[in-house]
Amino acid sequence: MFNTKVARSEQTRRRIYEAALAAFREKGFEETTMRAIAARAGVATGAAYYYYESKESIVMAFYEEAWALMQEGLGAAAEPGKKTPLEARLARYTEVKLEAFAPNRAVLRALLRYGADPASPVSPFGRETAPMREADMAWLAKMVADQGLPKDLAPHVPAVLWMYQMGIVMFWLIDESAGQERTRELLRVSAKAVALLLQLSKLPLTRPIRRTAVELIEIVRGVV
Amino acid sequence: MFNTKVARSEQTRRRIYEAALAAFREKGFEETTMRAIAARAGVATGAAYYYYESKESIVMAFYEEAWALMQEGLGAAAEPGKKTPLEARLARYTEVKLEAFAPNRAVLRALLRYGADPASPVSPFGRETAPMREADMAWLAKMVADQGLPKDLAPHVPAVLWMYQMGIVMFWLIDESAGQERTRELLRVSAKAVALLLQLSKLPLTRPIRRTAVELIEIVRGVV
DNA sequence: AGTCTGGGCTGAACATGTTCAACACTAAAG
DNA sequence: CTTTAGTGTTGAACATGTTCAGCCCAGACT
Repeated sequence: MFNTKVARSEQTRRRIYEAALAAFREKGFEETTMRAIAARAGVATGAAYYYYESKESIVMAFYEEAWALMQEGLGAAAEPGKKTPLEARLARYTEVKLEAFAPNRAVLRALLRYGADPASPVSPFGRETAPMREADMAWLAKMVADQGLPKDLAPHVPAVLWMYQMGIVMFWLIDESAGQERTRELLRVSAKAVALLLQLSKLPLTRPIRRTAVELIEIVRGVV
Repeated sequence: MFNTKVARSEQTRRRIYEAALAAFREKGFEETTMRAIAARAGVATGAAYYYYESKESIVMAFYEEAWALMQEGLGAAAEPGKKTPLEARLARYTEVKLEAFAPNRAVLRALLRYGADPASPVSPFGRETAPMREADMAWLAKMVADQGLPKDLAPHVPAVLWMYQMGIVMFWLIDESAGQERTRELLRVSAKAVALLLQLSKLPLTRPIRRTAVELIEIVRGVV
């Protein structure tokens, strides 16, 4: 039957995935070999490559799974009714991500390696991750939809906020303070600052500086 | 004689270095093997490891050499007499770096791989690169010494400017526009913006927002 | 039932960064 | 001149990510 075959295959894929994540958590990404992962999953080395392109792509699979699971939380954070101030929504949005990633923080650090190179398939800026990035930006657009932002800035705000929250996540990955306390602090202060800046951008007085900001954003978005 | 021995050793090191850089430029970092480098230098594979810890560390050696050679240029850019506005000094300072790196831009991209992880020996944020970072910050401190910046912000300004120029360099590394035209544009606009912000920071009116900025800077500097 | 087919899986082979025990050679000491 | 010591050099061996030619077998087809 077609079904049992697919089911069996999916079961093997899952066994490899779970074995890999467990090993990564126990020994770290670098220290875990593909042979060890395969052995732990009870398959030959090659089987891991039948299901995953590379060692990094297993981490990527976790990233995608975690990302899918957090969608509900992200939606709730982005649109919690008009009562919640923007600052709180933004902070909450980023917190949802950190909470979802937390159990495998050390594992995700592996992605940091290639994170800076947009050509890499596992870069948050790369083409392969575009769907997730765009969905993220759609949430963020919803988050600021009711803010009455100026016409020239508005189209860029989701991308800017996306970069903001990605920056926080990266900071969190390298933050070695106890319980990543520093990141929480940064999130609290920076979310307030970003929200404030967005409010200020609505004042007619700030138009000249807003023009420069938009210009900078457009240059950066043209490359990244 | 002691001298000839050292000289011969240094000659071998240099041969390996030149062979590696030439190969990197021709075929790229990833595509060049240590065996190819050694062969090109006319030595056995192991010899390369006698002189360099790893493949990346050869790139690091180039980085350090280029950095040493650009010191004069950096000093001139940082302190060109009171006539040159801060904006121009900052842009020139960063340009000096880009010009020095330019012939091996593709080679330096290899450092981007580990650039995000401060634990890596080849990270611009790591302990191994601290001397260069601090010398850089000394130039930048000199650059703004005559600007009369507010007491609370002043101690952080060199570090902020260092991050600024490092950001431009990284942007330049991933910038695929023709001749990295985008980076030039970004440098022009952003240097003006940074200089403007520093001037604005002197206005008593901006004290509250400056407090927030300082708070953010202190959190980030505590981790990075 | 026998045969065929294609996805799932195997494990040896490969490429390459890196290590290391052994060797070579130079220069100082005896 | 011989011995000694230590730097410089070798190349095989190792570890590990990745590839690949082929085997296995469930299920479709005759």
